[in-house]
Amino acid sequence: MPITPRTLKGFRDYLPAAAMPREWIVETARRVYRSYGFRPIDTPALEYLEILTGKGSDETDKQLYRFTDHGGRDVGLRFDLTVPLARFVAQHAQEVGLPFKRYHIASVWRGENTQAGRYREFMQCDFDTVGTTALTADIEMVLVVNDLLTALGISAFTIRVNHRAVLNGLLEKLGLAGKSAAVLRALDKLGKIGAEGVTAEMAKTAETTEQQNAALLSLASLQGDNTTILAELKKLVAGDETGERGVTELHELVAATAAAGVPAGRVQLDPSIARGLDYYTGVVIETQLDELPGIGSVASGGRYDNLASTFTKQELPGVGASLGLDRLLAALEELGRLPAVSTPADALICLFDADRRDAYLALAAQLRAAGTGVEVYPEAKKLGKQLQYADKQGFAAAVIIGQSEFDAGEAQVKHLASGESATVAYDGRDANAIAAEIRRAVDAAAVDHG
RNA sequence: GUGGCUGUAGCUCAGCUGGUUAGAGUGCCAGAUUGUGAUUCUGGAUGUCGUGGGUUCGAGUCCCAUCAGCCACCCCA
Repeated sequence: MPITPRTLKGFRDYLPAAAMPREWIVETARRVYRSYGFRPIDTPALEYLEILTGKGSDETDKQLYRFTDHGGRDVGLRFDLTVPLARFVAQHAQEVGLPFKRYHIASVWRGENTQAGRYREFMQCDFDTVGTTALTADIEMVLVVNDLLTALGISAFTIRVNHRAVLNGLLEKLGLAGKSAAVLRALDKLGKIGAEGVTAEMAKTAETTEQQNAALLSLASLQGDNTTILAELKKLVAGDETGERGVTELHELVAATAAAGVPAGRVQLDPSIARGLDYYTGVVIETQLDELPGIGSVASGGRYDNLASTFTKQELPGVGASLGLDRLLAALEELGRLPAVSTPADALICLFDADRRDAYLALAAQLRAAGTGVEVYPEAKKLGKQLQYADKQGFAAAVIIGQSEFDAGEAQVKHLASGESATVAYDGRDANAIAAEIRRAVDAAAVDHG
């Protein structure tokens, strides 16, 4: 009796058509991160349970995949890349040096309930700068997000920025400093449940008074251009040192990103952005696609004061963000913005004559050396079958060389999209003419796909 | 974790109040003088009706459980 092939809830297979755009995004993220000097690291998927639970809330504890390994150790699968980073830095700060800029693209696991775009195994693309409190790093975080989405071919997006110090400053003034987590979590839902919903939740979870609610909502509902919001924020937190510091930093960040060339309007102050996570202490950002606001933030992050307090006495402040790969992928697909890639190679070399196999493989080597990815059909099936395969796999071109071509010292390059064939010279050694013709087919196909 | 909706050929779905050998489109396979695909024509195969129990003379159709997907809450990427 065969075993039914199936996958666990929240875990997925990626077929080539899905894996290719995914890799494209990952490669783009990698390229952008590296262009800022972020360095790659990797850490084990499995950690000692105490590493993962040390800092986590009850919520993350519940979502944790945990078990006892064969040696009787309590272990768990990482549920984000931040905790492993904290452990990593506490363990290796001496070796890597500070400030430490790293990126980490890897899978994480959370045993929570699934939904569209929410899985139990998903990939995070984090980048962080650890070991400095300088606002430069916060500014850079915004620049990286801007560059990354731009590199992915997206132009209509808004990076919403807020500052925890501004929120905390107001909370201090209102005497709610001890209830910040509950209040912020409620405020974060403003866009979703509205002012009344937020009021109700705050009253319930943080026992806020009417005056407190009114003050908090007046802050979170602030709208307008950055200059207007900064002026209003300044008034609201006046007299509170924490809040004033936050406003100053927001002011500097807005100016700096503009100076660095981020288009006007793309960085938008939004006092309602709180981010539910407790550990944020400074700048927080969320990134919204203007054409698809409903999908939520596709890149989020912020500043934290002390990354690794559970692992070391050394204070390790930092700032970083994470790209929501799966969410972004879903969004790009919905917007029809995914590049139409279906095979990583550009052309298929038809294996016309089984006796000439080595000649075809030699041609493939020559084309690869010329920078053209090619696949050689493995067996001498009917030409029609081979072309059918080439078409189905989405190759831009098929290279056909049979007896008559070999005799004439030429090759046929068929453009699969148009059906037209070009005959180019090929003496068995110099494949540059073929490579050039394949390139033409690839370019033509790219134009077709917009 | 709580509540709701859904689950029929590879894919998208039809199958009225339970009744004989479960259908369509698309895809797939084969062929239309054996060196040219995707369009056309002809022919063909395909389903333990998610899985396991139960009710019934009889269940794709009703009940329960389970697995998986979707939606809301929660939380977040």
